[in-house]
Amino acid sequence: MGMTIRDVAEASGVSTATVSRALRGLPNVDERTRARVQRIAGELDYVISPSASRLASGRTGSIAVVTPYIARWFFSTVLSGVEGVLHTADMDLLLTCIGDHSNSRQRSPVAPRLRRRVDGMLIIAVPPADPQLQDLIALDMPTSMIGLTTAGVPSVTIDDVAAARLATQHLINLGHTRIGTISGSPSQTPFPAEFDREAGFAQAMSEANIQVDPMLEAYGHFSIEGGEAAMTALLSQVQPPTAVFALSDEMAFGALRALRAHDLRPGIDVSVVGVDGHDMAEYLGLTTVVQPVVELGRIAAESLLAQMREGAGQPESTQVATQLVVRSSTGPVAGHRSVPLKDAR
Amino acid sequence: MGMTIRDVAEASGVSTATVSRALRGLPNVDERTRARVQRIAGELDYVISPSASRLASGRTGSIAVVTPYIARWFFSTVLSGVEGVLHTADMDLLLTCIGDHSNSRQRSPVAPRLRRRVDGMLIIAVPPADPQLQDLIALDMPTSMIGLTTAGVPSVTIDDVAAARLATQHLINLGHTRIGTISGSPSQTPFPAEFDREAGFAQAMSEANIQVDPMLEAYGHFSIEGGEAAMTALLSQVQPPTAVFALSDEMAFGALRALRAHDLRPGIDVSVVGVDGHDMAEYLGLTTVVQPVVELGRIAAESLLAQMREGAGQPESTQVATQLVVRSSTGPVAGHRSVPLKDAR
DNA sequence: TGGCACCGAGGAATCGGTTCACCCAACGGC
DNA sequence: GCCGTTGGGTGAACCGATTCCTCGGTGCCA
Repeated sequence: MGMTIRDVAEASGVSTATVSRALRGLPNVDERTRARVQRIAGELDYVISPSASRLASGRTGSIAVVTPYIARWFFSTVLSGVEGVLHTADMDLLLTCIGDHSNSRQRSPVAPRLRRRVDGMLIIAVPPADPQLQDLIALDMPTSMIGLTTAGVPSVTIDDVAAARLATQHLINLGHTRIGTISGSPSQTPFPAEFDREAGFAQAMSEANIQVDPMLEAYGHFSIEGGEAAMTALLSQVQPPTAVFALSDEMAFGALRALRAHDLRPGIDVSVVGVDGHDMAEYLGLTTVVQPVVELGRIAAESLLAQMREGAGQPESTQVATQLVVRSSTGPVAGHRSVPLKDAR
Repeated sequence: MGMTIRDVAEASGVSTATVSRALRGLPNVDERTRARVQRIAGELDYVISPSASRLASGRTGSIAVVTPYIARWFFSTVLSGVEGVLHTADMDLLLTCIGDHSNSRQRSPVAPRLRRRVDGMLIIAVPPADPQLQDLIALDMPTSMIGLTTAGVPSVTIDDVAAARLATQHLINLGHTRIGTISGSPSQTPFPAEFDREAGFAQAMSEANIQVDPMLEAYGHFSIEGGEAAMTALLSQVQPPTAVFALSDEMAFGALRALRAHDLRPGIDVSVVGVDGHDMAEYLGLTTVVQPVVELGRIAAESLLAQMREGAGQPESTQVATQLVVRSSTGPVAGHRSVPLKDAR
């Protein structure tokens, strides 16, 4: 059944060492010999045994992807970018879900499971406060992070401060001054980018000399339902906002729904802008700052592979450009002429 | 650096054979000895080398998940169910994307990459006509399929015929008789469930003695845009349908959008029903037949593990129940009193 | 023409567990 | 008191590559 390298060696009249070299494209093999070995290996339907190869070489040829969620849009989209790169690089992709904080105690911790098992890992947007994160970093293997930065570990992200500024400035340019925000939650483990996006908002506001009204801060817990509740709360204010900046598209979706429930028209009665570039944003007409999510995964994977090839030369981090995409959910404040200048980018 | 089983053996004064048995919970080890070995292994921070273990035992302890898409809702959701089970079973999950037909030639074929590398595989809704599918099955290893059936291979699906009937009957009960369909495409590689869902629709119609009007069949290619175009085409008919059955939720989303563009109200002017139970269906108020997608993955994974444990005993296939969830996108035909009888299930 | 570098190739140690065949001591039954 | 059984444990032969070291031969340069 299982052909071994020895069978191939005997059949081609060379040693196993030569077969190994020939099949892996290493030098010091006559091209005629190589061709013959390859042909015979093919005829014998020989496939190399990864286990043996790994044991002997010490390399596993696989990369772990660690993520808090699998089915959520951002994560699965990043994952698809990663998979493409690893596939062409002929690397195995070991998928591990770290689980979110709440149910993580039922799950066995992932760090120990990864030791001696993979050559490197990609960590997708794990909340910085997750206790498992430290254990992962302590494994001290080639790593690249996505949507998350940690000192000393290369990462690929967007400039979240800039993205939030872009979104906010867009609202300001449309003449809005009473601008509400829907962010995660004051107490809970923050989403990695939460802090930066809040900072970007604050920057844009202060640059435009607009006072931030603490009454216009609502918490949406990065979910549709949360966003809806937050927007509902904002609308019940004595002086409701004319525009809202949601820290994520999903919360913005919830906000749109709340508007509809109140018979308010997005982009006319109240403007809503998000950040992310969620798949459904176009469908829902949501103005948002899109980040190239597939690209994020792709770049991180490439960078990890490079890091593994060239040794831990440069732990450099990459920031990818974002883009404001204006749709129907934002519009000029009532009685204002829009000044569509700074929107481009 | 790397502790080996030998180090542990010496430190605990037993043989490597005993350490191996002790650490893996095998019998024929004194409980006191086992405890000591475990303690010492812990102190030495010993982790077993999977490569060596695999080579020696012949088992890889990993399962491949083969899927045509990663980022699409159905696939990533199934995947999350699968991951949960494999995680608790302490199995490695090797993710491989087969790619869809169009760009699959750029990707290296997946079947050869899986040989000798995994103990079993899970195949998610690969189109039956995909040429790679045969190669995968030919690998002849423990396999379980999700959303796809093939003779001789255990699978987990919903009853697509019944699901489509459920959806169609719902429309019929609401008094609709001019019912359009949005299906995939007549020529292209069909989505696995496409045929069955069409059959279910036809059944329900003939059971109700309603003639199917071939003019009311449109093709939406299982995408939002496709669904939108299809609905637009249907609306341009001389006698447009009063209700539409979309073979997937995503196409139904597109249909809803087309309605909005024509200033028609879903559920009032035109009813739309889908199948899938997509995440966004609730948000969009889409009536749909939901399938428990996470559960699908979970069951398939469990069944695969059982199959591997008990040998290829029974290649039994499972069908999971679906449920009609009525929302605002469907309503009685103008001038009809609804008869909400057969809707329950 | 002698020496040297290099190419193609083989031998064999090694990677780190698993498991089979065996062994010894203690124990129970008759 | 003897023998068969059983529980705990050992030794060593694998598993199937990789890779270091060695070696003969050839071509090139001095």
